[in-house]
Amino acid sequence: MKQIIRDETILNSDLYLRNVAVDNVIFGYSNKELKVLVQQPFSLDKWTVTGGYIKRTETIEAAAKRIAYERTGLKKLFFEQFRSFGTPARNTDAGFNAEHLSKLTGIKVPVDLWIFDYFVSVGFYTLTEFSKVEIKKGELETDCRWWPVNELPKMMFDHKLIIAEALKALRLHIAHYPIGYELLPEKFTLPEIHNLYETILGRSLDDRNFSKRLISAGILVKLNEKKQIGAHRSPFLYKFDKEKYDEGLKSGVVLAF
Amino acid sequence: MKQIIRDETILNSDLYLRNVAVDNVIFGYSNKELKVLVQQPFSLDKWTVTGGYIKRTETIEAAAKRIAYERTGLKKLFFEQFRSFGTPARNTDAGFNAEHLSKLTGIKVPVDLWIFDYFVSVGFYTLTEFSKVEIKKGELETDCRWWPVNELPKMMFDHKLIIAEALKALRLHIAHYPIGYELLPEKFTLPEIHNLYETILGRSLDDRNFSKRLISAGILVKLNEKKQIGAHRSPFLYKFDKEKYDEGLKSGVVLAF
DNA sequence: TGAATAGTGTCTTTAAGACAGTATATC
DNA sequence: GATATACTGTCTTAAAGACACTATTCA
Repeated sequence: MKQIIRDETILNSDLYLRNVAVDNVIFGYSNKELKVLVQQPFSLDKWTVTGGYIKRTETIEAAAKRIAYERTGLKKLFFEQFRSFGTPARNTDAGFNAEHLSKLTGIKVPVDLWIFDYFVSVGFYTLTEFSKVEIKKGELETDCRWWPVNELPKMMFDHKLIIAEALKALRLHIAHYPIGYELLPEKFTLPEIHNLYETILGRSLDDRNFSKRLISAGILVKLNEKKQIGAHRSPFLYKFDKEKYDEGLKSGVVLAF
Repeated sequence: MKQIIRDETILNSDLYLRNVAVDNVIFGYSNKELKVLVQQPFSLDKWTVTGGYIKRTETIEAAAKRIAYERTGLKKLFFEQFRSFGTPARNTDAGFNAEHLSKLTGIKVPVDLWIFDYFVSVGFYTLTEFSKVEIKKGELETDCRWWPVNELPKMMFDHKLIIAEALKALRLHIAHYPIGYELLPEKFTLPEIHNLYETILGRSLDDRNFSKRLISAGILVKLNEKKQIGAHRSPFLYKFDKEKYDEGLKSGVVLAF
C-alpha cells in the first residue's frame, strides 16, 4: 500500500484504468485437494482472491496473467474469463477505507482515492499444480496462501460469490474440454487423473467408465513405464497427446462428466 | 452528442463510470429471421451495437437493461452476460475522435474527453420479438435499425467480434436452457418454434425429432385451438408451461440441439 | 383434386450407467 | 499369503439420429 500511495502516477490514476479491475481466482490442485490462492490485505480479518488494476497499455487478459505471475511466478497457466461483476457497493467493506489505510500506512490517504470507487471486476480463473508454486506475497498483504475450496475463510467484498462462480464455470468447462495439462505432472497415472476429475467435480466417478471414456477420447498416450507406488500393483504412466489435447481445447465437446 | 457534451456532469464524468461500459447485443426474431439492432453514430459510415456508460448508482445489469429500454421501449427482456472485452485500442476507430465530433456538434470537444479513453466493455445479449419493437433512435445516432445477423454492415470498433461472441453464447445457451418465451407470441404452433430454433442455430433440425424432444421435455402445453393458416392444414396452438420453463432456466439441461 | 403444410412412429446406432472379479506389487 | 491398489468387460437403459408416409385445409 505504501508503494501505491507514494507513487504519484498511481495516485493520479493515469497508469491504471479507473472503475474496472481484474479478479483472478487461482485454483491449485495437488494430491486430491483443490485449493484457491487467497490473500489477506491490510491486516484485516478478511481475505480476497488475487486481483489488481488494469494498466492503460494492457489487455484485460494480460492484466490477469501479470497478476497471476506476480503471485505464483508462473507464466504458462490456463486462463479463462468467466464473468464480470458490477454492483455499486461491491467493493465496500469494513476496514477498506481511507481512515484505516491511513492508520496502517502512516500516510494520509484521501477519502476519495480512486481505489475506493465503484469497481467493475472482470473475473478470470486460473489452474495450476499448487505444490510447485512459490507464493510471493504482495506488499499490500499480510498473508497469501492456499485455502481448500470447501473451507474458505471469511471473504471480503463479494469474493465468496466470485469463487463460487469461478468454480461453477470450471465444472462446466471440464464437461466440454480436456483439462489437466497444467494440473498434473508430465507423466501421470490413470488413478491420478481420475482423482483430479473427482476432486474438481466434487463427486465420485466410476473408475471403469472414466478410463473407458478418457481413453476413447484419444487424448492420452500410454507409456511403456510404470510408476512405483510401494507395496501395490504399479500403475502405467500416461501423458497427454498435446496435439489432440489442444485441438479439444479449441473445438470442444470431448468428454461429458 | 450535443446533450452529452453540454451536460457538465457528464463532461466531468462523475455520473458515469470511467473506463468501463456496457455493450448490449439486442437480438430480434420474427418470421424466420434473426436480426441485431445496430446503430450508426455521428454520421459515420460504420455501425455499432447498442451500448452505453454505466451510472455510478447502478449495477452493470441495470445499465444493460436501461440501454435496451431506451432503444426498444421494452422492460421485460431476456438478458445474459456473455463476455467482457478489454484491449487498449478497442474503441479507437477512424471518425470517433474529438475533431470529428467537434465538427458534427459545433461544440469544442476536448481531445482527452473520457469517452475516447480505453474502455473495457461488458457484453450482454438480449432477446426480443422484433416486430413488436418501436425503435427509438438515440440523439447521438443518425440511424438505428435491425440488420440480419448474416449480412451485417461494416461494424465499428470490435463490434463484429462482439456480435459473433454473443451469437456463439446464444447458441450454446439454447442447448442447455429453454428459449422462446420472449421471441414467440403467447400462443404459437410447433412449426413456429421449430423455425425459431432452426433460425437461431443456423441449421435445419429434423421436425419429427424436434417435436418429440420438445414435448417430452414437458415445457409445452397443447391447447384445444388451431391456428388458421389459409389453404393448409391448421396447426395446433401451444403455450409454454411457464413454471416448468422457469425451472428449466434455473436448473438447466433441458434440451440438447 | 391438387397444393401446401401439419403431424406422427419405428428402427438403428451410440452413449451412459451400473456393476465385480482378476491382476500385480510388496511385505 | 495378506493387503492394497490397478485394471478391465458386459449388460442394460436411454438418448440421438435417420428416415417417409398420412392428415388436413381450402382454393
